[in-house]
Amino acid sequence: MQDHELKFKDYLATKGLKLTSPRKHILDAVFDLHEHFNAEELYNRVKSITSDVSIATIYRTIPLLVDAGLVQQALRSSGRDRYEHIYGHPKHIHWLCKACGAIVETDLNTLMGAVREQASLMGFRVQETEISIMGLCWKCIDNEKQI
Amino acid sequence: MQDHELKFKDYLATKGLKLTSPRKHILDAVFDLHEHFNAEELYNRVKSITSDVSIATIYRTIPLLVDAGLVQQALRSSGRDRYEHIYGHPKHIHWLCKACGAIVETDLNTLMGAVREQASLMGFRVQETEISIMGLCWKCIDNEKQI
DNA sequence: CCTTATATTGAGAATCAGTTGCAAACTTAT
DNA sequence: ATAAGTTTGCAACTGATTCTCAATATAAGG
Repeated sequence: MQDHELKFKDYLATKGLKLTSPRKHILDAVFDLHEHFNAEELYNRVKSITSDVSIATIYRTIPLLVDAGLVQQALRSSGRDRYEHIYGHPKHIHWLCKACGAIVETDLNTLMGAVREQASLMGFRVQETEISIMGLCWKCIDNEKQI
Repeated sequence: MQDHELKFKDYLATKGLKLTSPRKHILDAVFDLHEHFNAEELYNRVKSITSDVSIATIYRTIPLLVDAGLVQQALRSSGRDRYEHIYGHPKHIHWLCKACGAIVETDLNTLMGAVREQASLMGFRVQETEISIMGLCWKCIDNEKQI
């Protein structure tokens, strides 16, 4: 059994829930998708493997995955909620270039210390972080200079 | 004319659009609201001043304000898109409690140093930052213990 | 002050992501 | 095998957001 499957099963057990076949398929699809995804994209991915799962179950399973700490909500886009899997992934920062739309991800370690410090001052228990920096990437800054 | 009104007018001009009375009222309401707001809350605020504006216009105007750099999308909550005005505001962090939905804002200064350092390494020019931490606030941690 | 071309609006209809009720099917423990 | 509880697909539903459209307003040029 894969690592994340085990973690999901453990989580479900604590809630008296079961790791059923649809849930297993959804979980696998989530970890096949390496980009951010929305409910429909996830559904299509699952469908390409099995016809065993309905879109309602997708919507019902996503919150479980989030609560289990396997998936986190990402920035909403074009009117749809988006997610990304995070288990085994170091936290990261999204650098979004407003000119060319490129998204680069970098490590979050340097910032996490400061985040945790402030959290403990506030008595806040951190579950997820979402850090997005918007601006111009070096490529687009170069282009700008040439104009 | 207020600073942000001028900025909005300039933006509209570049798009061949006009600063009409409904748009002016919406803009004013946005800068009256000091908290995050969703479309309906903004509508109610505008209505308390004038009956001159419909909800459709609210929905049409928000993307203009975002594109003009006066408003930015905040964390979605209970199925509704949320926004906040940003013009002239210091950057901040959002702490969102997943249990009770409370949103607290704190200063970003401590983290900005680290962000800027990494940005300069990458040659990235920072324009906006959106830092959201999700988890449990002290109140809900307390409640949890009592159960 | 007219005319014309264009932008804007409110009202309500339409859409669409996401949620929910329900009855059948499954799981697990006894 | 049975009982108690969980899960699922389906279809109906909900409610936020978007769209359509006819009427109104605006700005520019005569």
